[in-house]
Amino acid sequence: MSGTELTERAQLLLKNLVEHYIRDGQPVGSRTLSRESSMGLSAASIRNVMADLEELGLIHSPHTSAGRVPTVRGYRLFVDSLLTISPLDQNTVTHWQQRLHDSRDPDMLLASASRQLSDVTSMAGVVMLPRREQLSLRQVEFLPLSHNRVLVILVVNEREVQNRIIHTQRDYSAGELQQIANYLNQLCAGQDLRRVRQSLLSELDDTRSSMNQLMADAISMAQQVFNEEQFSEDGLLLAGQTNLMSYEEMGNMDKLRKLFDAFNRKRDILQLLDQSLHAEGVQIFIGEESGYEVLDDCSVVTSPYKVDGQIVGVLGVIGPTRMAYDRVIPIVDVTAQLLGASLNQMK
Amino acid sequence: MSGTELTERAQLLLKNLVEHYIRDGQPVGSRTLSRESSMGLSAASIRNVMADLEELGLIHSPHTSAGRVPTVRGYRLFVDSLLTISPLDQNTVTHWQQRLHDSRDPDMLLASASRQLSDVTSMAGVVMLPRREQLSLRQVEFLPLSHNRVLVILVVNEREVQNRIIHTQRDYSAGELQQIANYLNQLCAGQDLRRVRQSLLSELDDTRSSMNQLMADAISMAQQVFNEEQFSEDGLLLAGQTNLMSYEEMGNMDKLRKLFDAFNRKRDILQLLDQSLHAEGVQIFIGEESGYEVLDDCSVVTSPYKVDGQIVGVLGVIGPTRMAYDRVIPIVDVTAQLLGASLNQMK
DNA sequence: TATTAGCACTCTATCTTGGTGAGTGCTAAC
DNA sequence: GTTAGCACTCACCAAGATAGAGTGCTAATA
Repeated sequence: MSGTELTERAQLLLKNLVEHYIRDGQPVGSRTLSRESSMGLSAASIRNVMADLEELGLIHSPHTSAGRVPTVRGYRLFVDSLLTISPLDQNTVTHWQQRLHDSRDPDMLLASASRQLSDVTSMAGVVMLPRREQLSLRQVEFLPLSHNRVLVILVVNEREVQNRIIHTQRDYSAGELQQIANYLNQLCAGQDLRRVRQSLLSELDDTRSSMNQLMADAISMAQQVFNEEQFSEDGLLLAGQTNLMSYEEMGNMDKLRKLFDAFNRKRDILQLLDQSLHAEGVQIFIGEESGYEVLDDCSVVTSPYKVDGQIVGVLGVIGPTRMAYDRVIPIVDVTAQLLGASLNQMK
Repeated sequence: MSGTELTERAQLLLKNLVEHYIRDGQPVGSRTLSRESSMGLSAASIRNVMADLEELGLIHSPHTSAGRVPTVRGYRLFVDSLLTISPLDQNTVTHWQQRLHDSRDPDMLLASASRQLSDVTSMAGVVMLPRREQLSLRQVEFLPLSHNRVLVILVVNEREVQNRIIHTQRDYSAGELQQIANYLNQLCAGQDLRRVRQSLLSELDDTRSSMNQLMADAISMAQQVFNEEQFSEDGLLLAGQTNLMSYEEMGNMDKLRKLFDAFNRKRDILQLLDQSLHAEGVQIFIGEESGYEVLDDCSVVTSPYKVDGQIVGVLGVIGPTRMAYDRVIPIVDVTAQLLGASLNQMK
């Protein structure tokens, strides 16, 4: 063993060991590996190599006589340079495509994708919703409510609807609100949300000088409506969380609870996915790599998905560190592509 | 022991036993009860009474020498006629009221109620949304989309908005849709959904003879929109499910998973709550009584809540059979009242 | 007659013990 | 460089042994 370089043989051995461990979930001993790895090495030789791997922190023994288990670094090396990806059966892929394509609207489509990820992998599926910034405003409607409150209905991106209630200085009549809506629609329709905010700002200067009170009111209402924060609401779809309960490595109720709490909070998960938002292709976070304590025993496999060649969101899968990466990676990969394609067609 | 009648003393004993068990979670022995129950009876006498209670199926021994545990029937008797309800501290009640009242809109209010139930009881909180039937239609808007699809926006009950996409025979212009909307608003605005459907039916006859194609289209669209099924979507708010993971009685991962799956499906839970929809006051389902296998180890405490003196929904709490009924019952009770009051004020 | 003390008994939980098997590191032989 | 051999370690399991909690029954008691 010379320095930090890894011989061909050591790599092959690690590969075998990790594959074996992923299959069985049991620490892998030298004997088993000698018998079942078809490397034509005796158990003793394998033990020597294992000692090297252990010294490099790639594998580790739970206790003195228990075989070896990959460490996070071991998984990392495995995933980065040893993994052989199993190709996907074309039939199943078209079947998935079909299923996604049955969705009526984008919301349902995203939910389907999430569910499908979880169904196919038997882990938790996760889809970050398309960034709101990329959505273009189609129409605004105002409806008067009692007590200085106005219901605002926003139609974005052809078919998504959001609504919120804003509080105004005084009551407005239906007619006034209609005027305001017309004005704003004329001003902003068809623009994406970033441009909408810009338009509002520049328009503010113009109206301020023209002294048209109603228009000024309109601007201030719109600013309330398009306020950055409100658009950054959860925006995360989860499915199949309960799948995770079937893995023994999730047997610790305390950790499991913390994990589920994180799922409900969504914030941490969302932040993690955010990191993949500007990555090209599949990304993998193994165990502690994610930086979130609740995910210490999990791996997360993500991929961004595109609309119009532009990355708009991220999807992925969360499961135990010991997962079949060779299967999961292509699944996440093609699901991202299929989702992007379907979203494109729906536009 | 005479027949199925229970002596005063036996009842008192059962009460003590259940209270004790609820506190400690350990099977209660005659010795402990003699020491700590202040009934002034020796262990031996208590054993005699216990034998009677066991024969009546009110308590039961997990094994020969393990003390007694209440059966479902035992809990039932306890809850029905032995329970002494701890009164609620007025301060905390007003505090809860405050918290609920901070909600901006009804959706948020209902979510708060659910969360509050779970926070206060450390169990799962559940709120069935107000029945859609009770909501009155305020306004309908149509927006044309591409490909024979129309986006429908429904404003009900002053501030709730629903939207759906319907598929039409042909494309309609914005003007046509405006006409249709005006017509429907005139016809239906202010009515509750049941009446809306009636109006549509009777109007159908009138227009059929008048041969106005656009109005006929309007009716058929509206029937698509007000189609019964679509309104009966999930309509259930859950909170604090993960609280349940902290009880040892939920240690069985398999059962726990089934329970969480039921939470996600929502259907079973909703059906159960439905049973309380026409009950007056707090209702309790202990263990198997609910009739749903996943809830075998749980008890469900529910109460309907009212708007305008009219029951519109049900809320409650789901937790282990061994829960502090004396505390939970008043909590569910007043939360229902507070929620009703807040909803009333928001109308 | 109702209550209670006493006693033999039962059953679980826990600890100990020893055996087994899987796996290891090291060394010497190939 | 590879491998067979060997002593050693450690988790796992089953089989007693023990202690503690609780029971049912009976006979004595108030």
